[in-house]
Amino acid sequence: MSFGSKPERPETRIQQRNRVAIRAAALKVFSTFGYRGSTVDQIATEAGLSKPNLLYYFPSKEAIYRELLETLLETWLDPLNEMDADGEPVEELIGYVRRKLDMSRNFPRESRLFANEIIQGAPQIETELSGSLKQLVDEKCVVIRKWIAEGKIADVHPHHLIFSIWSLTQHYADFDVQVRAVLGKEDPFDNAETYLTQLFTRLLRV
Amino acid sequence: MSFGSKPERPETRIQQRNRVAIRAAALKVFSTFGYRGSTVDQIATEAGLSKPNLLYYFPSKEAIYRELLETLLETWLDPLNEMDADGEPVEELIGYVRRKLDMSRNFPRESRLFANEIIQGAPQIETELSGSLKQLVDEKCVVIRKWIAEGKIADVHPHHLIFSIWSLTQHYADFDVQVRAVLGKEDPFDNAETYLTQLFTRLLRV
DNA sequence: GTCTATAAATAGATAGAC
DNA sequence: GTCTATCTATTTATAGAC
Repeated sequence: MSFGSKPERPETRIQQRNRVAIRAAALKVFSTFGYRGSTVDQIATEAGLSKPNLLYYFPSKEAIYRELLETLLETWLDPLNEMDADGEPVEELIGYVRRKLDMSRNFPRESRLFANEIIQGAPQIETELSGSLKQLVDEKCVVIRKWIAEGKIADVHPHHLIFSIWSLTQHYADFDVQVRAVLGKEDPFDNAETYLTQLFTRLLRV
Repeated sequence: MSFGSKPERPETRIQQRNRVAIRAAALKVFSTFGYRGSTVDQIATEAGLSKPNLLYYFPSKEAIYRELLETLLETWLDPLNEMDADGEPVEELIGYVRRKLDMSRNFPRESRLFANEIIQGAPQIETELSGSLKQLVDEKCVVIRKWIAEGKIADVHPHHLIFSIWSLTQHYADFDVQVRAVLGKEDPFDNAETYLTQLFTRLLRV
């Protein structure tokens, strides 16, 4: 069945399935070995395809990586976006901490993908860091300063407050191996939320 | 001048200089690209040597990496080792935070070397993580629990307290690019120490 | 000790059959 | 769409001259 004369055909089911499989495989491999440490062959095998077959869907290794990174960047900033200037300040900030911790729990690979990229100097997302990311953070810092001025939360450095939320929550995804090695049998996330809630409550309450 | 008949000759000045240069170059390259993303050629060039010449000093790429990692592991745990069970608890813990932050400021490459290794699953130092590292941390957690029982600091989860010190301080080294991109002109370390001191004071005081 | 040359393996990407 | 075969470049490591 042909629908119209449009030259751009819609994706077949098999194409969709393969693209999804490739993205999932690429996330797994890139998040573990970083861009340079990963090979197209690894990704193809992980996706259940041959190397040339994978390259039928994506033009190059870099293309897969870039698409993955840019697609995930939006999702990654959602939790911060959701922080509401009109909500109850301490609740809003602790809610943000919770959402970030949930991301570490449910999407550790995505976290490690970004961690690898940034530790290695962020060659692919430098622009976004000092562009859209900085802009979003700066906006939220205005809100935090307002909360401080209104006496709703303690007087802390807004940017460093946000850095501390990032580092504390992402640590459980990025350094998962270390955390689990040190904890032994205890599950990290069993007590992380309680600890972080306690920490930010004590830090922020006036 | 020959001293005795010992077959193992001491290193010449030139050998010492080259070994030092190789270690420095390897630290720079490995900390930026991770083990798999780094090449011997890069390290050799950075050290001002040819590739075969570098391999005259070290048998393989892995040998350089392993030596580097194991040598630095001790140094890396010094700040925690120095924490004194008989000192004033809040001071001791905040002192530990300060020393870790100083490491991030003065040895960011070492921090990123470990970060890369651990994010990528710690294939080379798994044993140390659940061995000597876990042991040291567990010992210090006993001390922390004692301080809590004595009412000297607030009741917090000892392991997560240590994780939070690691993540908050190392973040400034590992995610340096992101931190600077977001802060703009402001130097991260200008306010990090004040912020972290404030954070841990509020968290720990009874 | 340091170099050139090179072996051997691997990696990214393409050609062309089916 | 997927495969085999292959090209080209890169990478680890070694051989052997100087």
